[in-house]
Amino acid sequence: MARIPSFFSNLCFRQNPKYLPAFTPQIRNRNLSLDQFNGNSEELAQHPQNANETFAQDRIFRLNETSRLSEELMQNPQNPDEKFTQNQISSVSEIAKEISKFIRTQPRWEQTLLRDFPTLNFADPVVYNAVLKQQESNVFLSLRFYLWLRSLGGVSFDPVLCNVMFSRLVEAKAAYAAKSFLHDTRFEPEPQYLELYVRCLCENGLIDEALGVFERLKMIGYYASLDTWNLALSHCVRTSRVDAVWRLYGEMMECGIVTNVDTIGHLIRAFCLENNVAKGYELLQQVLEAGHVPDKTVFNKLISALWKNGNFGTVSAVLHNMIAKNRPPDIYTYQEIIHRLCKGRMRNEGLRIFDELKNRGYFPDRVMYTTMIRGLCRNKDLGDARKLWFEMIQNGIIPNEYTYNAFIDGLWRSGHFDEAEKLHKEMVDRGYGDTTVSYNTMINGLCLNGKVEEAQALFEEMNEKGVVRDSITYSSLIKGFCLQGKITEALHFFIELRKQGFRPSTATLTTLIEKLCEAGQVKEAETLWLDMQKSGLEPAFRSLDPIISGLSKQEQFAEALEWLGCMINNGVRPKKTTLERLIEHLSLADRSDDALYVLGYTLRWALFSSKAVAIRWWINFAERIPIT
DNA sequence: GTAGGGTTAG
Repeated sequence: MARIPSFFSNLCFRQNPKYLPAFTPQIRNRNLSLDQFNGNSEELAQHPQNANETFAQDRIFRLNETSRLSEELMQNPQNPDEKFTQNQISSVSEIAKEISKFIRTQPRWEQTLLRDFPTLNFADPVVYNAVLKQQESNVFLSLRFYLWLRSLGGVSFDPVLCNVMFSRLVEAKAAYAAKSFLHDTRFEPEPQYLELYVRCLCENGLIDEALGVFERLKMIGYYASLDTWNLALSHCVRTSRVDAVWRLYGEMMECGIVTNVDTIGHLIRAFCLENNVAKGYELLQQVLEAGHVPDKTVFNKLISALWKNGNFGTVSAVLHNMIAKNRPPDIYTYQEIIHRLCKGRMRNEGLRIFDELKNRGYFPDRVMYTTMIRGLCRNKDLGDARKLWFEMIQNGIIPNEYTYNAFIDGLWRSGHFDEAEKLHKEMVDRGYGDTTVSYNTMINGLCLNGKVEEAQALFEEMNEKGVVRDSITYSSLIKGFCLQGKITEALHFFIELRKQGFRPSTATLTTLIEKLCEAGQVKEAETLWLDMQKSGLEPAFRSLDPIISGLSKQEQFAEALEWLGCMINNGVRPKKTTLERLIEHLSLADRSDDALYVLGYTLRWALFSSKAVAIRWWINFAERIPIT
């Protein structure tokens, strides 16, 4: 049996392998003669059990006609079209329509097509071209038909047809299918289709493949249009592939492509992505001086990057540039500014700008309201958050998943259980309840408020509803159980988190270690710390504080001092209380040498930071040290 | 003519 290309079988037969086409011996003899055809038709006439006899007869007549046309065509391959009258061509297209309808409506057409059209020569280019033409609206069906023909074996496809098939795939933006098609057929597409292929690959995020095709185009000496280069650059930027941006730009230069302001815009964005904001800003100045103004997105990204770097002065300069160059800041610009202000504890400033915008006649959209509500919630300013919530609804903006979660999170953080639960119910009713984030928000909120059992119930519900749990789901529960002092349960969920292949956050580890030490399970805490380090998770040296304190309490001084050394050697200062406790226990246990050693370190550090503090501690500790 | 922007832990 002819091999069916794997991706094709995946495409069509994944659900039911029995759909694989079965080939009858008849198929191998593809060029059926008219005699055979007539024989079949007679047979059909003699056995009228066919449910739709008239239809069958009619079809047989038309098949007969097409087959004859095909044969004529085979005999005159030089210029087939001229041999056909308009009438004959319309017959071919009619039979193609017939077949098209058949393969559209019969899911298992591969199995029955040859049986139902026994005398048709599918290998005839006129026939298959006509059928493929009928499939224009359904590129996958067309591909399926094409591959079915190939699977019959012996059918040779001309590059023209391959190009047609390939161009349809790339026009339908079916990047993966086009890629497999190219791999399977190994034909050399025409450069203009390769250019379309590049675009299609980029749009599907297959940047590396696109780079490969650019390479191929370069080898055959074909230059893609500036538009295509820019499109590729834009997708590289969107997918944060800065390396690809520079590679592409290098090739553009090599090919002598004349760039435009869009190209420069992408480069500025690339500079922002690699946190080389100064360079990005410099490039903006250059392009502005040359009299070109990039897209607003470029300005917005630059503002965002500058803000991240704390270059507020330059942010202001860019805003002024925007106004001067007739690209006034838009809703995205202001949203970015408010977002940054709210993130960076300048929430009052954020609210001021938000109000100012409204006063100047801007209508904040849902994203802006969400951002502001979230900022206010994080500021524990629930009154203003609630005010905005109702204002937004009054303005006709219906809260979505983001808005609900932001506000519900705020309600939980301020301990407004009832309102949080009520709003959550409303959100569920609106169909926003079944997402990981909405579950996480609720689980985290319940945990923060000591309702860890209810949180666990939601955790189970996620499984029932098929909502994916992520590391945040587990982290929230672990923290919840730790807050309740339920270390066994916390450890259970920690093990689950690891089993699922998630990396616990430093904070989760710190909490767990702290709680283990508090419960007197210092050994377990040590093991956990070491295990995490072994698996490359870099637990915080800060979380050694509770371990040292715990060991001091248990009078395991050698280990406590060893951990202390580890902390100091890694440049992390132990907490005051850790040192105090260690010195205290050391002196109580008559280990004055060690106590003095730790004290010496404490003082050296204390002197370094503040003389007054050092003296106070010296007096404090000196009193407790027994002089022998 | 269009897209771009915002959620949960720490």
